[in-house]
Amino acid sequence: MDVNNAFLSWTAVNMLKKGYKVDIRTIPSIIGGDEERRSGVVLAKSPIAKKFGIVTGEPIYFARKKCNKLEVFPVDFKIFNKYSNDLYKLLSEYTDKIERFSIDECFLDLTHYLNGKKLEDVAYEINRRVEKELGFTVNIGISSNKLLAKMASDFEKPNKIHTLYEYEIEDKMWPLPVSDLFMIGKKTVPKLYNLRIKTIGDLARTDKNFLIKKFGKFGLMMWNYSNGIDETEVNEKEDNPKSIGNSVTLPYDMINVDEIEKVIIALCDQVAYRLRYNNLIANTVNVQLRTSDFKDYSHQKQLKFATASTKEIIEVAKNIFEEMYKKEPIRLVGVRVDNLENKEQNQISIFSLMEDDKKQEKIDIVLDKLKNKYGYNAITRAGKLDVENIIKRNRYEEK
DNA sequence: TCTGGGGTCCTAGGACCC
DNA sequence: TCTGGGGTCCTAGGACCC
Repeated sequence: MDVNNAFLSWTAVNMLKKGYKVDIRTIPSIIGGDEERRSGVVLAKSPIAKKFGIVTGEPIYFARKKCNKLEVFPVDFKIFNKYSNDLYKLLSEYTDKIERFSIDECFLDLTHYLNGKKLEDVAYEINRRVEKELGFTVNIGISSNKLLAKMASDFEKPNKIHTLYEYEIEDKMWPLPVSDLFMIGKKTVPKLYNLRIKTIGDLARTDKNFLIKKFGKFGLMMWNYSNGIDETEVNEKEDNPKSIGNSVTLPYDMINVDEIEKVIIALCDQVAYRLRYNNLIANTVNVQLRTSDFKDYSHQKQLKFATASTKEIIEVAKNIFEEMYKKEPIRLVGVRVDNLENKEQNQISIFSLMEDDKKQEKIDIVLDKLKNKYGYNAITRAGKLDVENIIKRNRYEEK
């Protein structure tokens, strides 16, 4: 199940509920980032905006050139999370085996949950109920595995239900351009075109071992997907995250080390907070930089002991930054922690805490309590105040 | 012209070990 | 002087997804 134009639909529903007279789904409109903060890209578009050739991911600036009556509405993840949760709750009535694949997509395994009903009828019921009770539309794809169901959900939109059973692969999936296949992105398409592979069918009929030789594991995956093969289960348990990161495009290119480090501190603050919120500790810290000419590079460091301490993560991140920084104008800064483990399962590092670390941990705990109770931005460090306008509104605020 | 931010997974090369 | 084969772990970068 996939929400149609999720961010735009959810914004529309929310605005209507607040008394706004126009349904922004019926006009040329988009959900976009903040152009003043240089994060102005299209995140979702209305069907009419799409007719003007506007595509997700392109700069709003371009989008406006394509349609001068375009209306732009801001991103609000607080709203998106709310509708995503409402939807998940409704879908959970139909099966325990449900996987949240993204903020607007779920896989439902109905194998043992049909209670004598027909699969298509259940899909129809879900579709109707979501529209009636939540106010937005969804596409539903039906099949025997996740890959095929997902491909089916991407067929004609909006508000449609499609099947893609194995016997339908040849008719419904093989004629599609190879770029429509899940996991075939813009770098792979030209490589396949050079091999005269233009449709999903072309890919499916290509020799499997040739693809493996050419593309390795990825080649096997492509071949499997093009033939509708996917053995993965619907994963109903919420996995721990494998990494936690925070990055920000700066309002102007920065070159001053002190200035950039202030941003890094703010990023670490949030990353460490989220680590502790999830009861995790990290073994690796990673710093990412993007230069003004859009070159990305990153450096990482393994820690001696896993940690969730704000102070420790800041220290490591600063070291990494100073080591890698080549005194060039920086557009984006990011901090990410990796190799995460559960705090409880790692007693060693807790016993190995030095007195100073214990003090630091207490500070983190007190700050977390304040943030949990009064919002992430309820308390902040003095050095952060002057870069506050740099850091985006924090999506954890509602907690 | 202007180009987000959150992630996952894979690969190649180098260091180091026996 | 010229030189193995196996393995693990770490790092940097890149592809893809929504």
